[in-house]
Amino acid sequence: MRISELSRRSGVPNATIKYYLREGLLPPGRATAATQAEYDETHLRRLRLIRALTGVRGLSVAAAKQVLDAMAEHRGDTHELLGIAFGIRPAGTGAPGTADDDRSAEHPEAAALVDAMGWSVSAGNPARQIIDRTLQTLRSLDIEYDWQALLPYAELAERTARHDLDRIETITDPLEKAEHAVLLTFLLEPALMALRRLAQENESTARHGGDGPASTARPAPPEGHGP
Amino acid sequence: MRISELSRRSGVPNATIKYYLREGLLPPGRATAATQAEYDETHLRRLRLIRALTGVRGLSVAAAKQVLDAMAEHRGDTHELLGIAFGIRPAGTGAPGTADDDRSAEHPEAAALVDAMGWSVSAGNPARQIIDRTLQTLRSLDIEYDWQALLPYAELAERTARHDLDRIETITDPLEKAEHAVLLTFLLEPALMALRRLAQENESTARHGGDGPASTARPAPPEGHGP
DNA sequence: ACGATTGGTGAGTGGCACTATCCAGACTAG
DNA sequence: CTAGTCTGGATAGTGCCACTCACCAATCGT
Repeated sequence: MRISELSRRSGVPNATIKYYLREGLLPPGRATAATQAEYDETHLRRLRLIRALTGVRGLSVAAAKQVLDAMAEHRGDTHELLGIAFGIRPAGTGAPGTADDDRSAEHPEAAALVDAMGWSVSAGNPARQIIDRTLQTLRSLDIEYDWQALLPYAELAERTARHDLDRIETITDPLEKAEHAVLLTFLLEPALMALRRLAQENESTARHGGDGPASTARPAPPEGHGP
Repeated sequence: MRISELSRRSGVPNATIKYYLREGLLPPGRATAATQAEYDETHLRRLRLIRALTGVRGLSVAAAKQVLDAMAEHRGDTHELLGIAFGIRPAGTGAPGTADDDRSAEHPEAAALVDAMGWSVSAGNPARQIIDRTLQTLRSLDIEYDWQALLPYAELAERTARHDLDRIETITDPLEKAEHAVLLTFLLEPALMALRRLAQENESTARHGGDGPASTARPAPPEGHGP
């Protein structure tokens, strides 16, 4: 398969494929001549993976590369692969001014939460930082919130994780298993948040507004900033 | 309070505050003279809100403006406010090439899920689109996944939403209530995903790897693309 | 033989979130 | 009253990202 067919079959423009090749997201094709290379189904699949991670999930191209590289390098090692994948941060997350990149910084609230839940997680997991920073931010906005308020959510997260792992364990092939683990972890995130919003609207309607919800009569559809 | 004090107290650079003023994220101060204006605590608070939404949550400046505007316009109308806020999409979410902006497009899988859960949510809720697109993407990657696989998550989302609403209902002042509703919905999202990851690592360790988790011995801390 | 296509490269584009510079007017210390 | 600093407002510039375009010699299809 040559580049044009790859483009046609994936829906990704020719020039963009070349860009991904340059950035190392897509491995080069098997060169058959000085100006000719052959691509195969693995390239097509990888292209779809890239678009899924950057499109649905909103990862930056660089972050997607890291996930993909980790997947390629640690095929079959589900546990370690997930550990690596957790280290990748989505695009635009994290205040640019706040240089709090120290991995081993103390995150006391996350630690207390982890302890209270009886969880066994590494001190380096960046999720700890996210939790502490979120709590700090909420309190800076005069909202009373501490790690104990997160306990019910942690319990629900635990069940969510059990579902995740249950599903992954149905896969026997270790290579496939590792890949699915990462994809389900990452790609499901927007969907889970979407579910929460649907449930919130439902709950809000049930409790408060018996009349029609606002969303149907919304004036104009606002945009994030995308095309 | 003049602009410099606003800057000092918020930690946001002078020039950035001017930028926010230009973009309409921050309302102009009360002009006392041709080249002098007075800012107050509400400006400071709004500035903190902006940084929370763009920093912790990763919203684009334009999206943050929409949330803030909705909050200012619908103070006290929690239900409608949430409906509006749901329409805002985070930065970088959504494939740039895929022009699927039609609000009322059919999202059959989300509809089936909503139906199965017995939820009452508007057809215009953009969460529907996210769900359908996620499922389509997963299947395009040869992962068997349909709305029924999301049912357990939907149930957990329902409980999450109940926690959310429970908390919000403890607030009596309707103005404060609406604001907290939006903030907890938005700012908590990264933390909830972080909890899921912590729970996943814990569950993965418990089931699979009794040895040390990968995250502690990770070679280099990868970056999204941030600071 | 020859026009179309290919892989590769370098340069350009547009959007975003700032950041820097400038300016006339205003306040402040001496 | 003056010198120096600060202010709000405007314009232009910066850096980064994710592409996108243009070009080239080599190669392919006919």
